[in-house]
Amino acid sequence: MSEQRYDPREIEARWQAVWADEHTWEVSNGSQKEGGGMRSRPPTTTTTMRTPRDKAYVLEMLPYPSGEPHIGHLKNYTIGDAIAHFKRRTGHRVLHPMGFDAFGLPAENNAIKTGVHPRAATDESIEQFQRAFRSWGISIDWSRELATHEPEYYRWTQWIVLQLYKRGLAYRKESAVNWCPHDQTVLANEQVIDGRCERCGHEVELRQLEQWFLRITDYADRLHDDLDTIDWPEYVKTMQRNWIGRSVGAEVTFHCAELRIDYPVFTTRPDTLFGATFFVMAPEHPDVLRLAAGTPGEQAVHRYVNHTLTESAEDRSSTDKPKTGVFLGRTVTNPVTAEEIPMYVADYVLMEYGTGAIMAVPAHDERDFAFARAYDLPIRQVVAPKDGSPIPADEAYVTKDDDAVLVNSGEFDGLTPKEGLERIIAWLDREGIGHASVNFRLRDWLVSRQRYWGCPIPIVYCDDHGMVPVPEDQLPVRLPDVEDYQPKGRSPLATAEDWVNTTCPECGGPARRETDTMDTFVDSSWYFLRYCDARNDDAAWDPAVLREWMGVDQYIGGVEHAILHLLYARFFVKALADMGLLDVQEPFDALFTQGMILGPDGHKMSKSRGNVISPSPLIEHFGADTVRTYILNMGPPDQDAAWNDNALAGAHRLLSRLWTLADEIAADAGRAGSNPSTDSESLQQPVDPAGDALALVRKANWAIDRVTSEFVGRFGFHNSIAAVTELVNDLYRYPEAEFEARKFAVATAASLIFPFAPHLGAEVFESLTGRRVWEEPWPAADAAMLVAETFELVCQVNGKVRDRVRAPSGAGRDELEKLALAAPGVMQHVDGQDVIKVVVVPEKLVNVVVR
RNA sequence: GCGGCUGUGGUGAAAUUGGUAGACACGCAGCGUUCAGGUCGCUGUGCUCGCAAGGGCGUGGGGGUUCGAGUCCCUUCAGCCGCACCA
Repeated sequence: MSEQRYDPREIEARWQAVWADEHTWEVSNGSQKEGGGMRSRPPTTTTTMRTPRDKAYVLEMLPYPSGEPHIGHLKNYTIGDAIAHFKRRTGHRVLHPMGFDAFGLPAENNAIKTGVHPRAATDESIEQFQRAFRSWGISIDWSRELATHEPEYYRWTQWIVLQLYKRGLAYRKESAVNWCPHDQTVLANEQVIDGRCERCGHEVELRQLEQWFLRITDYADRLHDDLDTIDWPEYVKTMQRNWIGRSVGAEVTFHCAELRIDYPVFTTRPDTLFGATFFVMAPEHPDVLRLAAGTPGEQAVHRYVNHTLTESAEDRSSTDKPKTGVFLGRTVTNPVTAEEIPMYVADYVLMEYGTGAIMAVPAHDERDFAFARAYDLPIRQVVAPKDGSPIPADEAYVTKDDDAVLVNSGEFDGLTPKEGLERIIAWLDREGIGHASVNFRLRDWLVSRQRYWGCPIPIVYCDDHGMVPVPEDQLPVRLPDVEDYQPKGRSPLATAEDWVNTTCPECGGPARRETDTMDTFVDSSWYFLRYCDARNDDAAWDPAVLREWMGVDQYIGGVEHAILHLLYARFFVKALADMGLLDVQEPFDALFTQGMILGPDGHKMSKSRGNVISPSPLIEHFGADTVRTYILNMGPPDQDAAWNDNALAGAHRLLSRLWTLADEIAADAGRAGSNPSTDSESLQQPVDPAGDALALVRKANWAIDRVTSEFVGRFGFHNSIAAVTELVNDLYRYPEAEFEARKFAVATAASLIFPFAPHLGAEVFESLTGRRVWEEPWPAADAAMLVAETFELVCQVNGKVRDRVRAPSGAGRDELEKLALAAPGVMQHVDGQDVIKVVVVPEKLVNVVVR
């Protein structure tokens, strides 16, 4: 037994230095742009260089640099790194870059508290992240590093926004927007959770403000439909579909004869039009007060509207709240029945969806039913079960099924709801009072923020020329320094007078700069494009280079971005594709969402709970390989899992045992006079092994098969590690096996563990073969070694296992049946009963059915 | 309420197409090594009856299909996540 011990500190430092010095993980932009200032590896043989290889773009969501990285980052990058290594060793040119999402509120809030410039705090944090990533051994192409707060980056963020502006996809508009009184800024719809700011938790207010929007709604249909083309977790797609909220139906015009005004409404149930017995408008509808003017109920309408507008979004949107509303004193005409139906204002109708007004069909809509009950309005049934059974009296009958038919609907009686819907839409079309229509819940993306630490919006305002985009050759509009970051309801940039006052690009006259900055989600909506051509100073990217790398083959990140970032990035890609700037329709072909690491107590880690596990002391003590291996061994990586120090020690034990095996083999080789570290032959499987050696070689091939299947499958790396563990356990079980077989098995274990524990994998593989494991092709299982000459035949009687016997592989059905019937356990349980049937599954089992 | 997902030992979990339930790890118990151990190695470990050999029961509950069900179907319960007056 050797006196040496596994010393991750020394091993990891050595390999990290090799990878940094040799720029091992850097990849060039291939044929399109040779060189181009890119550091590239010294040319090897030209023949291999010319061989075209498939590309693989493996990407983890870029981190927001705040303080030190946490354990969740380590998990994210460990998963991505394993995939990147596997792709490299299976013949791909792998793009695996890293950058930083550097603008954002936390750095700015910190600046308000401490006076430290957000740039200083951010840059310091970025350095900590860079150090951490190197100490974790993540195989990153650092030559493409970017940070969104650098002018070299945000210059192009501004350029993209100007392209959107040119095409009418970026616009400025006054509207009721979400305002967070704590963060003193507006928020996108996506950033409001249950009426509260997703950052600070304060209740948001609605304010009428002029703001910048991106026209994401133009892409609602494509964002919805193209989800079918990408390999994402189903639940993420569902969340996006729900958020986009596509509803198919019709727009129907209701006419108010008294005031001669048309009111279109959106409905998903035009088939129930004959049952529309009243009409409801949202309190914010601009015509509400005008309609009520001069009616007896005018004062009541005023009171109701004022009351609703002061109510918080949270209170108003509670579903179990009783329905309230007020009669507007007017009527509209139901276009199919020609009846005059009363108009109401009620807060259950939302101004921001559809047209802000609805036709109410109380018999077949729960909300309308509740309202009709409360205000004693007529309820007319227009859909009935086909079999003539009555509908429930105390709830709305909501069905579109084929076992129902329209009633009380004139010429449409007897049709199913589906047929009725089509026929009524056709009729509305002919009459010119309606048409088929699709509605979306998705709103345009509000991107302006009244905050300092963000990308300036490249627009100036001129008295004569109005809104003028900054010419592209004057980009970037640099973020100026300011004295006071404190938000005061307008952007802190407004205080930078020298910066704000500028000249109009059109006329040279005095003009003022836009002082709002952009939502940081704009920055991160295109960073994956910039990685492809990160050092390009002439353009955001060369489309030819994008053609080479996009789309991202595997994206890895947290679920928290299921809607925001992932939807915005998809929108950007589609808009840029429409401009001819890139060729793909989707940014991320496959998505993997990792689960959270919970504290040892099973709760989400938080300072207040005191259950935070910090990576750096663990790395210090156990080494990066151990922590990485443990994190992947915790369970399926898409699942949440609680931290467990004992299990971490278990991962360390595995690596330590593997290292010890390699150390022993090196010692054995020394005794035998062959020095393995100068043997630079590729790893060879021993020829015709027997006995223990054969068992080891078989196990090694089984492990290859098992580990590989997880990479092409569901990324269940805990199973991969379990397979390597079994191989290592067997090496301890057969200590007397022939030297070549042991060496092969240990080197295979090292090769297979490399994507998870790269330093140890490289160390052990090199000590046994003299070769660099990352330059070796991924091992292929020898099919001949995956089957043994005999197998354990499971013998069942009536489905219960009664015996197991050895049977030769490839044995025929008759032979297996004979073996099973002769097995003592089977004979005992058959015991004279009639054998009705014998089921034989070759290579597996025999089931004897008796009565 | 609607939509999605998940229920397997003391714990995290595994189980190609329906074919040996519990691989691997943690924990626990025992043995050995060690001056010592938060070390290393080995053995055992679903529950239950039994000294043992050997039975019986077991994948949230109930039912079904099948020679055979953790896996498929129906039903029910529990938990997690998302959406939540979206017409």
